[in-house]
Amino acid sequence: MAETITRSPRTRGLRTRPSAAEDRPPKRAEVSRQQILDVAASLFRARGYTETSLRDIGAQVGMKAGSLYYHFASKEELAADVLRIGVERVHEAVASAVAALGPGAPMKARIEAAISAHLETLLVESDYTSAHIRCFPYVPPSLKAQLSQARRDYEAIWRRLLDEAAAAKALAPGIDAEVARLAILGALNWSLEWFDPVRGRPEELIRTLVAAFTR
Amino acid sequence: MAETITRSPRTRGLRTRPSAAEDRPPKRAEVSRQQILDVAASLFRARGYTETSLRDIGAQVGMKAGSLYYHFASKEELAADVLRIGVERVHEAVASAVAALGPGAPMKARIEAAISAHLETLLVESDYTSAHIRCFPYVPPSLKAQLSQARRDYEAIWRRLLDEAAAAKALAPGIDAEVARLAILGALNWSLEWFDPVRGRPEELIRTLVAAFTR
DNA sequence: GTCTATAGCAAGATAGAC
DNA sequence: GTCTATCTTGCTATAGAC
Repeated sequence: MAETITRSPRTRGLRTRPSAAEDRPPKRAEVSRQQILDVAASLFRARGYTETSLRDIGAQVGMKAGSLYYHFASKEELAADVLRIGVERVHEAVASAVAALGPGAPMKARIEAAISAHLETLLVESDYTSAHIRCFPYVPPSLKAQLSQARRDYEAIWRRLLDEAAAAKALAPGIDAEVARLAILGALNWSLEWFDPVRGRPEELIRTLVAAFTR
Repeated sequence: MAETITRSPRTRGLRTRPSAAEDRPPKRAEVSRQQILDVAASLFRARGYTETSLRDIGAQVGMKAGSLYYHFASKEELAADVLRIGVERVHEAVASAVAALGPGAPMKARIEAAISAHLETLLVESDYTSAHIRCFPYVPPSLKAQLSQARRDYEAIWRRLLDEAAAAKALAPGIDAEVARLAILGALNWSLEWFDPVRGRPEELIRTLVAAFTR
C-alpha cells in the first residue's frame, strides 16, 4: 500500500512505475513533503480524517507535529492535497484504462475497464484515492468546496460512459444510466468497508457488476 | 427525520405508528433518555461520531453536556445504544417486509421487498440506522465488537435470501450470491452520500437494483 | 528543516450543589 | 435530574532556538 508520488512537471497518461530516475534529483523538502503526504494518505484511509492527528502523522514520518507546518499551512491544507491527488489519480486510471481499449471497443469492455480501474486504484493502488473516498463526507465544508470541481470532472467520465452505453443499448434492460452510475460507484466505494486484501478477489466484484449492469 | 422510540416491553413485528398510548406513562428519565438518543442519532447521522460532541447533543436536547452522564455512562455507551437500535430497526424492517409477502412469494418479489425496506429505513425512517451505517467504520474497536453480533444477525437475513434466490435461479446469470449481497448493500448504503430527500426517488434505485441483479 | 516549548482551545468526564 | 464548575487530556497551531 506504500506509494510515493514522484510528480515530474506534469504526470500525464499512465506511467508504469514511479521510476527512480526523474528529471532532477528532488530537493530534501520535497522528499519530506512526499513522505508526509504518503503517511497522511495511509492514516486517513485507515482511521479517517478527524481520527488522525498531526502527531500521528508526524510520528510515522519521524517528525514532530509542529514540523509539519514547515510543509503545510494547516491540517486542512494537507488533507486537501491528499484528497485532491486521490481523485486525480483514480480519474487518470479510469480514463487511461478506457482510452487504452481504443475508439472502437465495445461498450461492455469499456465499462468493465472503468470498473476495474476504479476498484484497483481504490483498493490496491492508491491510499490517496481510498483516503478521499473514506474521508470526504466528514471533512470540513471549505475542503469539500475545494474538491468539488475535481470530483465533478471525474464524475463526468462515468456519466459519459454510461450515457453512451445506454444509447448503444449496452445496459441491462430497465436500467437508467444515471442510477446505474450511482449504484455501481456505490458498490465499488463501499467495498472499502469489507474488502480483505488477503483473501479478497476484486475480480469477482468486477465480474458481478458487469454481469448485473451490462448486456 | 425526527423519531422517537417508544419501546414497550418488546417491539415485535411492524407497528404502523409509534402510537401515543403505550402501556404506562413513561417516567421523566425515560423521556430524557429517548430525546438524547433521538438527537444523538440525528447528529451522528449528519456529522459523524467523532465530529459530534456531547456538548452538541446536550445543546439540542436543552441540557448541559455533564447532565448526559446521568443517563449514559459515556459517549461510547450512548453511541452503542444508538447504533444497536439502528441495526435492530433495519433488521426488523427487512424481516417484516419479506415475511409479509407470505411463504410462497417469488424470489424476485422477496428481494425487492428487502431492498426497499433497507433503503426506506436507511434514508427516510430511521436516523438510528443511518447513524449506524455512517458511523460504524469510525467508531472505537470496543464499540465495533459490541455491535458485531447484531450486524451478523442482520447479514444472515440477506445471505439466506440471496442463497435461496441463487438456488431458485432467480439471480441474473453469472452472479454469485455473496458478491451480489455485498454489491447490493454497498449500493444501498452509499446512497446516504448522494441521496437528496427533496428531489430524490428511492424507487428508482430499487427498480434499478432489482433489474440488475434478478431475473 | 526540524526541534522544543507552549499558547489556546475543545473534548470527555467527574464532583458536588440544588 | 439537571446545573455549575472544573479536571485532564489531546488537539491544532505558533514562536523562536538551533
